[in-house]
Amino acid sequence: MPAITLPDGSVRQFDAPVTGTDVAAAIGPGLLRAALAMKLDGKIVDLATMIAQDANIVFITRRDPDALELIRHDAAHVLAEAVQALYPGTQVTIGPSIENGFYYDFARNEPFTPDDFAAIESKMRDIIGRAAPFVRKEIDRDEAIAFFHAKGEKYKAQLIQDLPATETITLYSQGDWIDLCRGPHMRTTADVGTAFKLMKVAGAYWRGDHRNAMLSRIYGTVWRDQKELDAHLHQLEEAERRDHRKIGKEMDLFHIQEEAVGSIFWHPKGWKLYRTVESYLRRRLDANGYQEVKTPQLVDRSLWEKSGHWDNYRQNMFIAQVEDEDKFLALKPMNCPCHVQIFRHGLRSYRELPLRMAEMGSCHRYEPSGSLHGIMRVRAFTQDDAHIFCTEAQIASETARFVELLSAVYRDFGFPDFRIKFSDRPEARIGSDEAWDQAEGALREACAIAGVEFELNPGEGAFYGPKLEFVLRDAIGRDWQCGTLQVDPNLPERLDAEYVGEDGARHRPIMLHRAIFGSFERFIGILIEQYAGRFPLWLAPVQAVVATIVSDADDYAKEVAAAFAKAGLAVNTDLTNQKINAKVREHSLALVPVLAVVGRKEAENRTVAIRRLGSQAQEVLSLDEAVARLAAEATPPDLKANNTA
RNA sequence: GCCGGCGUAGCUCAGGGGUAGAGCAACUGAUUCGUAAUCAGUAGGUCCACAGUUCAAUUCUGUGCGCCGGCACCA
Repeated sequence: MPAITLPDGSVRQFDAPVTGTDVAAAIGPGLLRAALAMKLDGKIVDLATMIAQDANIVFITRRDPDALELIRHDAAHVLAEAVQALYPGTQVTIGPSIENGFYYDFARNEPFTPDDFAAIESKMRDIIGRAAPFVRKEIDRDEAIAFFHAKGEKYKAQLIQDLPATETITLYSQGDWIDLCRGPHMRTTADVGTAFKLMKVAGAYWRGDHRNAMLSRIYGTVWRDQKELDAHLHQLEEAERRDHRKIGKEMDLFHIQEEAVGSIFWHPKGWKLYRTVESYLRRRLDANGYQEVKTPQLVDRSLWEKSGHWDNYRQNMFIAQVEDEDKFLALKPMNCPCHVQIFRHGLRSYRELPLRMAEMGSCHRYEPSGSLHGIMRVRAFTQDDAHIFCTEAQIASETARFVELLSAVYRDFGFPDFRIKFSDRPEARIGSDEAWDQAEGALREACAIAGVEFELNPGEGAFYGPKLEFVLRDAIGRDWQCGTLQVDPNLPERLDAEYVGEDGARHRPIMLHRAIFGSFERFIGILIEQYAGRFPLWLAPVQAVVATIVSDADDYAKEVAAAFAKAGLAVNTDLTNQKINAKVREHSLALVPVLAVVGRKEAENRTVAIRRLGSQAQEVLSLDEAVARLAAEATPPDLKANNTA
């Protein structure tokens, strides 16, 4: 005799077991029409689920954000049915909901192409229009395996075979089409709605393992209504517009060419941006008690053998052999072993700890060709690396100090929001469980003391220690993992780093590996996309252009440019024989933040007409005033008087 | 690395078995103009590379390289 408690606290009594549909109907026809599924004691289930006991129910309607997941999952089923109807012989595998949509992986000899989408989408609309109810059925395991084998669905049979013996096997049908599925689902295929679109085809490994067969994946996006779909498509266009590879070309910041795959040719403007970012960070590090070092690019194999990289990481290292010498050198893929060499050079005292050793460390890694992406993922990159040699007791204060520094840096670059992930021990790791307990405990405690909140990222730690990952969110809501803080009790041991403690005995330091940007290349790529090339004045590689209206103003324009340059601004002149309209257009398209226009009037009055990128307004200022204002605005945030961080 | 798509002028792109096309940019000349394109002219190509088919290949086929979208990878 179930008593059903609703979100408003009211209780409904039923004298026999009921389904969610019955409860909704009892409440009212409006709810009955709107309910797609329900949360039964917190768990989302089908409306058709029979309730025999007292329970809490929350109905999920289309307005509920939880509906998205259901819509996406159901859309995947509809996609699978459509594909099998159109392309007989295609096997189904899995099709989950994902962020923004869904996909389905098919096994088929012929790959799909986007040209197939129109037919598939149209078939999906048919299936949705048919409004076939989703019907759940529990089935015996062996029977299920036999069933899918008989249908020629080897992958599904395999999936069931690998399910734990205790798992209840359930099938869902939608009309004649049946799939293995855990559920839950909405009422009928019609609940998927029409706000969907197939997006792309891709290859994907069966079960995500590169040793397995390659399947054909079709991605789709689906939303609760057309408005949401349009907004999503617009956001994708926006991301494309901001693509750093496109803007990098348009602004002439850098290029990459075949002869140096994965390495960047920085052009003058791009390098100017790089140097601005680097100078900023260097000042921050100097002010935070770091000592900057520079270590070799090419290091003999023997050091990599000691550090363990030769055995574990050689596939990813560029190795150089000298012709007349029987030696192998490797381009460093990371800086840590080199920093330990500096630490080991001479006897260290506990009084020197924490010792914060920083390097703009140029590293090379042979990344898989398919992973390269513009300047975001390259083979030659520069880490804003540092290693903090400290005692275990200092982990907490160093963590707090680092998080504070990182927050200030992210804020200055326009990323006030970031989250922290705590990644603990992975499957493949070195070191004893006790050592891991200790390292994880220390980092956890450090977070507690520093007041740092994190989400757990289980099993994602480095092989040598747990880590914090700092994920920032950009202007259009995308997340980027940049910063990291890793606790490493292992490398000091391997490379025999030690210090003399207060007790006169030798001790192993802990090493904290930490980075704020991750790599300059990647972070600059993120900056380009964050600002879509419209950098704040302090970052802009060309901060101002002085453009003339008539050639009579040429001399004055040069004087203005010289005054800007003297104030530290990156300024160009445009004395070409073009109309001012053309000049405005040209420099606007080049995303120059400040256009200083001078004609006869300005030359006579010793003024400049300032026009800002993105605005049509002009502001006429005296030359001195313009210089003072622009110079103040172009001051990097850490050098501004009111910056207390 | 794997699956699929793509590779034509500096850029964005069209074309197509018979000696290569546009716009923008560049260059030359004219124009001196008040806030998003002044006009005219000139020049610009190993159609990614190599092999094959063909009387003939930039076009078709194969291989390689690179790029793009995913997957896998990112200790």
